[in-house]
Amino acid sequence: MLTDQQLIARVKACDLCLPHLPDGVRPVIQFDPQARILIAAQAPGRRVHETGIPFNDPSGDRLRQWMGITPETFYDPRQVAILPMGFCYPGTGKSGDLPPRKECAPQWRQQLMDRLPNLQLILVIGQYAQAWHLSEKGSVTEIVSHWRDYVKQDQAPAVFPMPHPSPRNNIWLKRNPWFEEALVPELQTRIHQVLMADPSRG
DNA sequence: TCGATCACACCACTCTGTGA
DNA sequence: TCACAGAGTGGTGTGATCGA
Repeated sequence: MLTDQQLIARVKACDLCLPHLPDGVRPVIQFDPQARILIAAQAPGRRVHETGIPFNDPSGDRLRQWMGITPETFYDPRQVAILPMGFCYPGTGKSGDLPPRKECAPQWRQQLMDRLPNLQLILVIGQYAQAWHLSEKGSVTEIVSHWRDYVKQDQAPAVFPMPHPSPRNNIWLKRNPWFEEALVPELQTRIHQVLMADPSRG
């Protein structure tokens, strides 16, 4: 049985997808077993790959705005774990970034999820994360529009299906104004509750 | 300094292959 | 032949870059 540190070390040393990654391997995750909020994202972008800091881009700015938290809280692994579906930057295809590598989730995801016993909130971002976490095959719009079905008061962790916060995704947000009008305020309320309930604060 | 152009990074739709 | 899954492509607004 690996310790948490050993598992993280193995993840960070993983080169499973090396033959398929034009920019090489660089797993970018944020993980601590104490984390109460999980961000299940898609895959790192180019800038994140270069810096090694998750959501260190305009997508991250918007995500933090949606969550209503500061960068300090966002990058505190004891509060927030960040596990994309693919840990490394997959490179670009003919139209935007390639999807996360398939090898990553089966190899690592469940092992890491099993070591997050304190999770109270999961943000499931993008279609690949939604397929894995929610076992749903509908479109992002379809799944996110039923967010109330996943966010149940009496169930922990509460799950918020969300679109990707990339500025390039403004089209979706424009077409679906209910997301920022209804889901985001509820998300902020839940996050506030989770953080205020943290015994390590204060 | 301002306008034009291009790259970016997603979502959604369409096409193609495979299996029943 | 039909249904499903996966791959490929198109559409989109913003921001960065470059030239006038």
